[in-house]
Amino acid sequence: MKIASFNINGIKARINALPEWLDEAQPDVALLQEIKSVDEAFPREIFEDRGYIVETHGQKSFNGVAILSKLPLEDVRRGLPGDDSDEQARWIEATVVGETEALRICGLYLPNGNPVELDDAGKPVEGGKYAYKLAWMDRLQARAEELMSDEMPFLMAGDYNIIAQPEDAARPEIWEGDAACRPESLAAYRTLVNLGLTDATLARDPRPGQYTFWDYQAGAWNKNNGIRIDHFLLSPACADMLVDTGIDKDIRAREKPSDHVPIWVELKV
DNA sequence: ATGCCTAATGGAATTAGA
Repeated sequence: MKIASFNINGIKARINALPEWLDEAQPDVALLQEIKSVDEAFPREIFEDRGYIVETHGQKSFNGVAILSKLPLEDVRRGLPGDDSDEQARWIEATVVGETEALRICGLYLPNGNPVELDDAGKPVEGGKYAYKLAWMDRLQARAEELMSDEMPFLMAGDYNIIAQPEDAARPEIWEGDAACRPESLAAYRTLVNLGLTDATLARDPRPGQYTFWDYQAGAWNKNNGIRIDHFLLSPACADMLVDTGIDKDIRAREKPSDHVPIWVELKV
């Protein structure tokens, strides 16, 4: 089973590039982030015509996540638990039913968190974007702990907006102090991984320089000034199924690309 | 120079992204 994750940066803007990549890569499941669309406006037919089930969790203008699946989905849940007042559409999960086994798949768009606002004591300012990021990560931790205690293998994939190590940035010095790699962000990410999750990309290939994002500005792609912020985290049982991983970076050079590229895992399910 | 591009909204200039 091939499962991909792709921050498309707007479904309307990617209306050609996304189907083109799908036809080539042929993932069984694609987790999409930043669809930037309400559910009613999402162009489902384009994907249904290709044999995908379409489940969206959208909102107007920003954020929004979706699952495309050629395999049956059960128990679709929208929204990260833990804060009923949170309006932002950044989390969707479902059970994908394989031939022999079922797998819980979670698609996420973790808040960016910039600008980092701290008070005089160095605490994130309440109501600020950085505080929201850290609070969201606390809720992510809680959901991951719940999934860990269930017996079903699971994975959580998407745009984490976390640069987990200096090797994941072409120029780490640029990102010093950024919400993607501040100590609080990294501590929260480590706590999550330390539940026993496996970073699939690193597990298969620990070499530095495997980027998933290149800014539109200042010729970042041409200079290969990238960062790795899109991740697949696998539960122990899911990690046992890992066969292969990849980053489809070539599509970043095409017409009207997203600033992210797809990443994927092949699982023996 | 926290904004060198891009996207969404709404029909200009602002907000957001990372």
